[in-house]
Amino acid sequence: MCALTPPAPAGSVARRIRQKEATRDRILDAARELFVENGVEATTMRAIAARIDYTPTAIYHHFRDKEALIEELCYLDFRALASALVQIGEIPDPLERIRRMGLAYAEFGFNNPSQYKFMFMTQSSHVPLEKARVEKNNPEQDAYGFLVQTVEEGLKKGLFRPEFQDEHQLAQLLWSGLHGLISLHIAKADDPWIEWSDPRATIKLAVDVMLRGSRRQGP
Amino acid sequence: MCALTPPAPAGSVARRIRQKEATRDRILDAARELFVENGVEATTMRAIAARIDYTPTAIYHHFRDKEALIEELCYLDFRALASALVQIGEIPDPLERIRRMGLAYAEFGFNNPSQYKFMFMTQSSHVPLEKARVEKNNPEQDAYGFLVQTVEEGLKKGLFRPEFQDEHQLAQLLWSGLHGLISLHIAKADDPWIEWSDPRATIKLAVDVMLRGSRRQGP
DNA sequence: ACTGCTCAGTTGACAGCGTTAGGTTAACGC
DNA sequence: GCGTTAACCTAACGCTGTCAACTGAGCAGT
Repeated sequence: MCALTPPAPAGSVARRIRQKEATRDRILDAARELFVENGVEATTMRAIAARIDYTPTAIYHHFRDKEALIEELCYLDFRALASALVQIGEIPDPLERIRRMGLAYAEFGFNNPSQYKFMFMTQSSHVPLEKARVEKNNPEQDAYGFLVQTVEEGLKKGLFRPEFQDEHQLAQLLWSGLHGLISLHIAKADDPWIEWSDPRATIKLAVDVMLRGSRRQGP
Repeated sequence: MCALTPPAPAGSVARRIRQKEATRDRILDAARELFVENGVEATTMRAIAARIDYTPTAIYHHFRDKEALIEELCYLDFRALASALVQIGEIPDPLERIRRMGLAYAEFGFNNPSQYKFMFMTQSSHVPLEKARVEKNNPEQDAYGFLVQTVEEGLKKGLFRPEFQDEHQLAQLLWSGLHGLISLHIAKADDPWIEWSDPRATIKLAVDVMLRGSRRQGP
């Protein structure tokens, strides 16, 4: 099979496919840039198309609609986040692993505010965002599942206080503690009403506070 | 001065003003209903006008634009939140007061998801949301200021661990811990990806976790 | 070499959006 | 009555996301 079709069997048809994927990627790149620059809502299909010298309708040959385009970018970002987290998966102590995951997660949020916003700060509308694409419980793709697994490991080892029984509940508690800070900072960083402290310093404190408040005996 | 203009001096002009405010209130009511029903973005000026049998342009005699209309509703909700929180301001122990404030805050969020969303989950765009209307540091109007004051009181009494020095930082930490849970639940409650625990139970745990993790000696 | 098909991309349009210039009309002070 | 004010309407503007219909290049089969 391999031998029969050595390097480039269907030379021309393969090139057509490659070219189609190339323009698809150009659309994604342009959309990402504009989303980051101006926000998702303020970015129009016409603007995306203009940036790569196409007509707006050309985008519809690659994506069903604007939402599908956004979803594709989300999917890519979910994978990026998960693979960033899985890299620190080697640490044996679950608590320390959670601590490091928290810091990496926050770093991702602060460095990619636009992606973070449409990953976690907008309704996943009708179609559940991840269901279709990300493989659940595969740590390489499902960051939330990875956190739940780590929490579960800590629960089994008896590292947490007795009132914590459900790994999902504790995972959600830890996750949302960080999410609150990240999302508030993204949404309200420019608001002079609140005198924002350095968010990365606050994140470090928050991770420690939550771990100290949830683990069994406090040093 | 008062004597010269007894009960209703400009009887007719007063009625005109009253009528104008009445339609203004009808616009606000209709807008709030539609925002809650369908979300802010999906609600059009035309739909708001239709609900009270006006043309869309009539709204522009009462509000500069759609954003000003949203802002007005936000302002009203900020006051409602603050006055809900200030009612529990009598509790002498700052830590217990923070605990109760947290629960009341979360309750407000769960009960008013639509308002919560455009109070805390969207960019305050150009005009800083509260600056113009809410009186800073008046607990009746400024819920954040009220929290900062309470935290400051706790700091002065030495109730918190030594690494906490800045009342703003600690207030932001506590606030965002709850905000994360509330906002995630509002944005992603329908997402089957995550098996959500009962949010109110998780909130209770989260408040305790954060207080236990930040106060001086843990019982 | 001709025919016919596929399909990435374009043209031109649609309905709906927020918003506005200008007109109408009722109620006001004089 | 008269002129003024202002709440409300009519008609339109430019913009959006989206789509039906078309174009034209490159492919397969004969």
